[in-house]
Amino acid sequence: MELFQLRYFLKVVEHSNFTRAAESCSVSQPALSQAIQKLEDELRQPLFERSGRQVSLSDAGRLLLPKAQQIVRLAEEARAAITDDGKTGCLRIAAIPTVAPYLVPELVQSFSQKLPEVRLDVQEEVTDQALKRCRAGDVDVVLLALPVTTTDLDVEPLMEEELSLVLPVDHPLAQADQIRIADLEPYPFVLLDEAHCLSGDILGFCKRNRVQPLTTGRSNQLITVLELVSAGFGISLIPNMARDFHQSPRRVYRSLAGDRPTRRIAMCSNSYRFQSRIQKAFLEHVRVTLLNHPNRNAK
Amino acid sequence: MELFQLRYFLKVVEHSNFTRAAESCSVSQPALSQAIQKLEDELRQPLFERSGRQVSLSDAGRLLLPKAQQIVRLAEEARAAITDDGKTGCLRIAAIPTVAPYLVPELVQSFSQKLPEVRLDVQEEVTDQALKRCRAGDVDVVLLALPVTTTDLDVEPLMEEELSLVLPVDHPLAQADQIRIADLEPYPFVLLDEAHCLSGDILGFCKRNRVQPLTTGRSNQLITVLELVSAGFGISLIPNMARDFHQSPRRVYRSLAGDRPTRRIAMCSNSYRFQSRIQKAFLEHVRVTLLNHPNRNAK
DNA sequence: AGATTCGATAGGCAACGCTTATGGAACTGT
DNA sequence: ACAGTTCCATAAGCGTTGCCTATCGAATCT
Repeated sequence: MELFQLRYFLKVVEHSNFTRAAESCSVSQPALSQAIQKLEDELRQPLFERSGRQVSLSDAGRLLLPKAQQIVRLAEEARAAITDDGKTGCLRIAAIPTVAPYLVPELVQSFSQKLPEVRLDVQEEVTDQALKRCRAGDVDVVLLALPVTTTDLDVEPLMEEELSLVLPVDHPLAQADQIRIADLEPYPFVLLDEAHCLSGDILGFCKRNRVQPLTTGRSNQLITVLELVSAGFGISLIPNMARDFHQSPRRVYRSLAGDRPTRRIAMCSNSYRFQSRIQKAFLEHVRVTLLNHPNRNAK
Repeated sequence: MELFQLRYFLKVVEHSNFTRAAESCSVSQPALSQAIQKLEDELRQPLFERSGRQVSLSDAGRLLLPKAQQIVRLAEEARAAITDDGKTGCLRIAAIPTVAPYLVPELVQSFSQKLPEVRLDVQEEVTDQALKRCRAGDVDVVLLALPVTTTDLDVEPLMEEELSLVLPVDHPLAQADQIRIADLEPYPFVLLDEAHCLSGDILGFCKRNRVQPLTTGRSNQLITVLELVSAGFGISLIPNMARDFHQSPRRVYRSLAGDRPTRRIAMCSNSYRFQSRIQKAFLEHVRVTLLNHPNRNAK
């Protein structure tokens, strides 16, 4: 029994699929199959039941699973604790797409100046994916928008920012004195795909204000939303941090009067796992940076 | 980082010596050195401080030690738990030399009849060695004589047996009506080496009875003691289970009158470690067998 | 039924762990 | 003080084994 076999085993359990487990381990599928087979030979019992295309844990596999998790995790932690000099190493950051381009580059850049030898891996993922990876230990820190419902991760709210209304420059409301959410009911909205929490935030805000918005378009990127708005295709609400990045004479941004829509940005990390000094330094760096962020309403 | 490296690491820590660690791992010394080096490369720090011939743990090594112990142990337990079918496997038994030849063959034989597929490894070791190996998990069950001072092992007393006086057939006391311990004071004793607890038992018994025995010879084996006694070289006290095995017309065995010397046989196992069904079966087998042992005075 | 997915198998290659032989430094003993 | 011993590191060759690509065959999907 060797650690790499247990690592492979865990990935197969995770994916219920040899092929994808192999990908995830960065080895070919036969290599992984062989490793599992050797492990099964050594234990003299199958770890998985291969019925057709279905892969599920056998009794022996179920017995091994918690032990393997513990072993692999301990090994990771041991290495992390020993190699942790606070200066060199790797930090894996995930951020949701509506946050990543507006916050992460600045954070990464300024952090790199402090600790230039740290390798930073940044990846953009929607909330669910990012949290999953954080739980699995594939990612150290996640930047996202609240709410998140998770008990096994540390969630630290960082700032609250307004969502501004964006209108084509020639929109009837563009010059209005005050715009209230109720005034928007006649106008169709352009939103992000459902996978993005921002769409949910916006629809939630509307619902709370008894407004039933029409949705006329969905896209993957905020910039597309904005350009669709500019083209007169609809209106939208977008985070202020994005507004500052996407100025254009073809559209105008307005704060709503009355109850303003906001979203809360938070930082997530796995406090059950070993946290390197680098990770702690980054968490603190995010805190102090976002405390002074221009769009920070409140904590 | 792989399990075999951690296993090697632990052996080096245990022996503070690469060469002996390598022996203990059944690999050549360079192979072990190389494995440790690779581990050190991966962790980017030395695990040992090699100052001259001295090998001691470095800071990083000290950090790794508890984790490595835990990891390797968990892995062993996982394998043991999974492969444990209650019928096949291996059981490692240690017994002290003054018990081994008289109890173990019978126990092993009868146990093998019950569970013929179990491979039994028997080794003879003095108390300290045996307990050390039991603690280290190199041995599953130890048969020995009390007292033992250990907190981290399970000690189960099994039987108490008398030590009989052995005299050359022509000894002045051979025909005495009663022999008391005090009567022995003039006669020199032949004893086992100090490493054997039996010598201590005998000397302790003498001391408790205010008798100061002379020691005239020391040997490694009970049979040598007996033959020396037969040759008129001295007298001795030997366990009854041995007496029954070594009858000879050249010597006589006598029970002492008054306070009889005894020793207590016990069984030791490591209850902090995973115990296989085979091990539990063996423990129970020993219990029921020795309950009916002819030399069993009391529990 | 054809297409697709997915795990197992086969064969070749490269890496790596193991071995023996040897080197060199630090103690040990006379 | 000097030979002997102990002990870890290094070197070089070998064999295992883990990994790869290619392919097969079975199960599922369309």
